[in-house]
Amino acid sequence: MAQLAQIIVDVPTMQTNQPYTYQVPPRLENQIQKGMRVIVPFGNGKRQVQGFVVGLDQPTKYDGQLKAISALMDLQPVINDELLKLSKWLADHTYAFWVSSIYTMLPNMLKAKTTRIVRIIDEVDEQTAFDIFHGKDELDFATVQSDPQIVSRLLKLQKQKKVRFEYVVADKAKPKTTVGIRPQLDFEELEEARTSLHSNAHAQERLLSYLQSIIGKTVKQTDAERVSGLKAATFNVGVQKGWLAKVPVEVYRTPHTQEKLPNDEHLSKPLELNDEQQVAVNKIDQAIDDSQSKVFLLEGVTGSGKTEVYLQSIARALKNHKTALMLVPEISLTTQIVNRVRRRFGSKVAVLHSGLSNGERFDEWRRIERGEAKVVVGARSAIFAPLKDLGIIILDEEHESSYKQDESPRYHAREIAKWRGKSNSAPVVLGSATPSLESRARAMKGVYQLLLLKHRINKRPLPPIQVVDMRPEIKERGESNFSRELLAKLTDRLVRNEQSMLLLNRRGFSSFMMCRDCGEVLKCPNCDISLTLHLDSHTMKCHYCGHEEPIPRYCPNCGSREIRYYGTGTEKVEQELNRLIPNARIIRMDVDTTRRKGMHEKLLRQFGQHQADILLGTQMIAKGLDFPNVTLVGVLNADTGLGLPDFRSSERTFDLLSQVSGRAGRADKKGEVIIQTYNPDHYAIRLAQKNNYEAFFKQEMALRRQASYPPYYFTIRIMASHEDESVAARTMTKIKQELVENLMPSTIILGPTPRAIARMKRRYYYQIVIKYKQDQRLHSTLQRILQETQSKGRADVQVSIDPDPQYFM
DNA sequence: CGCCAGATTACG
DNA sequence: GTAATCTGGCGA
Repeated sequence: MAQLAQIIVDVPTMQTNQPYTYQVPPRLENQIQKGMRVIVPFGNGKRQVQGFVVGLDQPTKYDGQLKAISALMDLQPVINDELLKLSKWLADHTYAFWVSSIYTMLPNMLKAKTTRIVRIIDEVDEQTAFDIFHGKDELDFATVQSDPQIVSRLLKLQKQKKVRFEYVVADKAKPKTTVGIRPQLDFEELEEARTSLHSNAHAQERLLSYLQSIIGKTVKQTDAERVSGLKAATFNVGVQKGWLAKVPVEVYRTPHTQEKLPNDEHLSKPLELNDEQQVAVNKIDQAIDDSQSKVFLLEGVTGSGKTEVYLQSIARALKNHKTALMLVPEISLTTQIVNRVRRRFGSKVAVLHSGLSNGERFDEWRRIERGEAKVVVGARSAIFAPLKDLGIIILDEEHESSYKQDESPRYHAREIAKWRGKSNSAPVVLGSATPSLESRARAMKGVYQLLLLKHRINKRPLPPIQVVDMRPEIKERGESNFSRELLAKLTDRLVRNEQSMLLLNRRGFSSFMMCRDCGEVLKCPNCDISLTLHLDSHTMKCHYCGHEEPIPRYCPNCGSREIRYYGTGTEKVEQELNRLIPNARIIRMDVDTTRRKGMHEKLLRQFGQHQADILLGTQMIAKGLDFPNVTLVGVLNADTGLGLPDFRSSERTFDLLSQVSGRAGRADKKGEVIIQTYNPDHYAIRLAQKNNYEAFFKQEMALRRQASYPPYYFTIRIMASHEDESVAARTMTKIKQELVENLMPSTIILGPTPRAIARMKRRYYYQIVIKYKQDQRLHSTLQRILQETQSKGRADVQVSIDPDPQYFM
């Protein structure tokens, strides 16, 4: 009885989203393992695809003819049992394909590239041979795929059996190698060679004694040259005489962050903890020692020393011969935090972030996978790092929405962290100055354990925050992004040779209406959510319930004509600033100026070296940056975020403002913060000004409860898109009907409504939002809806489900 | 009747 | 995702 293997093939569709059974040919029987990549035939033709072994020798109900695995792509599994199990769980919970889940856990290089080649197997007419094949007997199909005429000619030739389609599955995963030196003789033989040398062959003699010192080992030639002080030519003589061989040795593509760190005694050793930190560390250490998969919420204001708590907990895990995983938002993955971890734990640290090339990422991944790296610091996807025996998982800035992936599989790193914590019996630490309402609510219920750091380490008070009301400003001075207050302070800093940071809140770019006299934002009468301007239909629409009304000319609150849609760009602000303060040197940071790799770091370095007086940027400058010479932080438009049709808009505004105020006056100089707004009385702004998270939490929770939003309800978003708007709309109406028929009455179904950007990439988008507390049949109903809408190639409607959307736009 | 394009189905 | 198969419409 031949051995069987269950394979997930790399064909991401609903209908192939299940293991297929293959025979294992005898030659592969003692090599194959779960978690390896394989090449298998799939389909009627000669098609070959990559797949993953997800099971061996499981019984199959399939009684057709089984095909055999063509080849193994790996000598070792690329995905271990824990992650394989997680990939299945992830696929189920995010309504994603299993194979897509597996790929998100692996470096890109492990995704094989399949190429299709068209080969001539019989005489074809000269015209074709010349036009299409250019005189050769084969052709890469990808180069002609977009030309329907050529494609149909090729298909015709295929029917006549004059050409054949062939598949090549090419592994991209290639370790980088360099030249290595390996002795080919044993000690005595080398000694013998030495005695028979010419007496003035000093270099060769030195080479022989060097080789004697590395018997049985392979050394990189560059290292060998350095250690022995010999030249490359001498090694070549050694090869000719058969003393040594040159063999390839694998080297890691070390990311540029690996440069030598200044040796800072102070930072490489654990710092002394204050009482609150000590309590937190003790509690976490206890959980590490007892292998408890508890979740801690470490809530601490800016500068309260959360990072030191993380570092000492990591040290504890390492001491217990475990590993540690620390996630930080991509944007703050700049040198500061990473360097601190590397100073403390040295070469045990691997870093994973989006700035790595595929090769570098692959190599860091292999260092982790081989157990050479024990501590991993990285952004969202690092949560899948193949560390074994995790002792602790840390999510810094746990409230950050970048921990949620907004494409399939739509996972939240926080949920994955909890899964892996359970699976490894390891504690999870969620850290933040402004925890997400979800996490904080769980801490209040005792699901998480709350650890509070109330005091700043340096005992320095947070900088004073001044809120400037922009409404009278605009009335008296006309359109401007700068209040007199802010201008005066900026000029003052220039005189004192200190630096300033200006933040332009880009979220909610120009799509909502606000009154410049009273700050009123046009809201939906049913949902209490801002209406979105749709220029195509010249109406204001609610994304949640579909309510629609004409664009107002007068403010419905105060009757003013000064009602406008709102929004501005960094470039425009920079121009205005140049005009207002001509001698200020400005660095602008936004998507445009930081698109090129390394520009982000470069601009920050320049600012750090005081090559500019003002750093002007979007959200990206708000996080984790410490510039001792910055004494003024200005937020140009605190309330744009508030206009968004999103129940989390207040929370995000509060987070952002809190974050920003921590940026001023970090060192000895006193800092201050100015917040410009049209809504000076909004609770998110008022409470951020007072640094009062507690009050914000209470007030926001009350609103969420009243409107049935998280954390009181869970949300799910269903999206459907089609080239034809009516098809998308009709599909959604049908889905809605099915939901109403199957879900519990307590479950709230909103929509379908067109999305804010109703048409994207020539497709129309509609969405339904579901709010529920618990609903037994929800998961199976959604699963069935996906099956029905995707299986029957239903006229190209694309339906996707987000189990925990962070944005509703 | 045969051919073609578009829809449908199956992939182990 | 791809390719073979099915279906129905239309021209010969």
